[in-house]
Amino acid sequence: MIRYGYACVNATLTNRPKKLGGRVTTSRTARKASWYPHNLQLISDKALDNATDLLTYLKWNEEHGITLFRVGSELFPWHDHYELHDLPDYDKISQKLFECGEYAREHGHRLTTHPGPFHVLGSPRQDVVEKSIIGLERHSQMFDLMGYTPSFENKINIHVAGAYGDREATAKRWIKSWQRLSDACKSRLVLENDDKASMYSVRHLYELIHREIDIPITFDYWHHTFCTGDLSEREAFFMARETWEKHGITQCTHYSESRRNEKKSFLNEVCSKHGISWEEIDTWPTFAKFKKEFSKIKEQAHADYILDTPNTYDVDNLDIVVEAKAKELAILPVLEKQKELLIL
DNA sequence: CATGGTCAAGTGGCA
DNA sequence: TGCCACTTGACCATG
Repeated sequence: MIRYGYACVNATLTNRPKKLGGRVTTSRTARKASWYPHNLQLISDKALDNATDLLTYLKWNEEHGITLFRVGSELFPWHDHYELHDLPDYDKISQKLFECGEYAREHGHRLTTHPGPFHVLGSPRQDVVEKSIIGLERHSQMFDLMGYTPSFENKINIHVAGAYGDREATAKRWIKSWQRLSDACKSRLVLENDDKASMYSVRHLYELIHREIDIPITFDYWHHTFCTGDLSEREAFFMARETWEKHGITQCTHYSESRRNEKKSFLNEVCSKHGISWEEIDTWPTFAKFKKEFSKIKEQAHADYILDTPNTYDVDNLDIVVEAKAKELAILPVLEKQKELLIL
């Protein structure tokens, strides 16, 4: 089965109008000044609401045939600033999260996470490493609370996130920090290829880290185009695939498309409607403004939607998390297409 | 109640 | 040097 999923936010539910039940989100947070350090109750309230809404998300996903979902990292706001069990409503929150886990298991959903770019196990700065370890452990604890046995099935996916001009030395530091993680966290942590040429391609991750400690590699199709490691997409895909298969876990990949291209096609369309060529555009102040905005978009930025689907190289079992700004709205058409094909 | 400026964390690349 | 991109917008003061 080729399975599509989305990340963290359900655009439909997040913006649900009040008369239809109001907003549903798992990423309520607070400004530091409004709680730190004495108002844990505020954080506890947010976490309980977030956990409650996570269950709503999972039920929505089930109703719409989506069984792959990335849980947001803000479920416990500021989670590296306290112990989870110090939250006043820890019991209620745990209970709710266990309910989420149970629901996901009963319905065959795969839940994953993707901690932010601030988790840098290879940093030369000790304080950065310490904070990273705490953050990763919190993600792992969240899965514990959901009642999951530690497994790469519930991947905690990060990047090496910094090479400091020396991939080998940084990889060694990364592994050293990794060894300090709990067994549960180690059994969940995986690495993803970077989107910069100077950083870690699938091949770099494989040779410098996977060979040493055997953790799976998430293949990101879009990132691969910026950092190939001299591998074709097919080669990188299958190199990463092996790292999952040897653990008996379904390979998980990420897919997204270029925001620049998306905006450019849109602008092109508008121009052609007005009979203006791309070259002429600068003589029209309004369009020139749009063009300028477009040119500021970084090459790596993700598009709102996807127009294509990734090459799955005829494998029959693959998970694909689509990273698109429109979230679940970007994959619903793909699921429709899959359904049609099944009927035919 | 809508809006826009602002907010925690690390790193790299670009104007 | 300061912005943007990466996992994710959401908070909150102001009008």
